[in-house]
Amino acid sequence: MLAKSTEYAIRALVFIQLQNWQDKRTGVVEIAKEIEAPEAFTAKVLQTLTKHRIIASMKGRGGGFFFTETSDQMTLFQVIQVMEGESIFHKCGFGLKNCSDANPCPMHDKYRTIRDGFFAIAQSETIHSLSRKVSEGKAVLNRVSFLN
Amino acid sequence: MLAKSTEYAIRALVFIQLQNWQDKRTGVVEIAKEIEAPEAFTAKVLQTLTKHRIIASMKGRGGGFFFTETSDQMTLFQVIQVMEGESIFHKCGFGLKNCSDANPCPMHDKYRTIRDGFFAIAQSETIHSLSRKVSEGKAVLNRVSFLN
DNA sequence: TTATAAAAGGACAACAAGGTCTTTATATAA
DNA sequence: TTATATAAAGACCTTGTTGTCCTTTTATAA
Repeated sequence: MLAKSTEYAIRALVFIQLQNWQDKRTGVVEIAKEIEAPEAFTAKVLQTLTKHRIIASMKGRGGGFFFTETSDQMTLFQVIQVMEGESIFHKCGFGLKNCSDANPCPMHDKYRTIRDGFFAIAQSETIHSLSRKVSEGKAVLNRVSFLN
Repeated sequence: MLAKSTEYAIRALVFIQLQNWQDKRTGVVEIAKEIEAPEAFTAKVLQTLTKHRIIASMKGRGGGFFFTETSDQMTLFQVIQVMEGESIFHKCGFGLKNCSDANPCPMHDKYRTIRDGFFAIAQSETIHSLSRKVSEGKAVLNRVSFLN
């Protein structure tokens, strides 16, 4: 469903949020390790997120990535949009160029339900809401839940 | 969601079904044109489908692709499985290796609903059911509905 | 003011998916 | 039995995504 780079982005953002809640600023090395993604590639992903103001960054000693007031409450939709565009929310499941309610492909109705459902998730869930689940021990960010 | 090759496969199969219902056997050239896919690539897709007995084929003059009794009533799931495997129905939306009900990622519950919904469609819809919609004029296979 | 620790940026390598082309095998019709 | 129409097969090319590496910029601490 989502591109790998988008998955990395979301996982990274949740981790950054968790760190921020503990008044920590975190860098690529630590982030990549935590989300189990290649370091250099994670750096690229974070660069993209920073360029699009999903997060902010600081260079130099003690630098790293963090949320600002304006970048707070980012929805999944916004992140997905920045990472891979939003064609995923519009595309016909059958692959037709001009599929619509008026000119439907044979899967149109059922597939639209699924696609719209995914869109609803993307709109309602935020980095905040996901992070909260993790900090409450209701979900995990990587392999295993380390309740500490 | 689905790979392009899978989309081509499903569209091709529906067209083949429609042709079969008219007691016609159809070949790559016509199929590719109808489903608006590159000819050589469509040939590869059909080769895969034939190899996995989703359809049968005949070489030589008057040859082409067609359904047999045993290959009738193919579900979308079976087609998807042959074309791209079924990881799409199991994969975690967050990208976690070990995401499960017991060890859920922060999107687990909601994403699973979507994924399971898609699985239900794939299991319940068949090449038959899709083709019927087209032949009844309720859906189209390509750009526009040509009711003839 | 210099050394160091970080992100930013650019070039490119590896791999997968999508797509093309040419040759071979096989069935049918003339 | 020969010409033709078709699918099968294999080699290859193209593009997009994922991933790496090296250099540059910038902030901080000593």
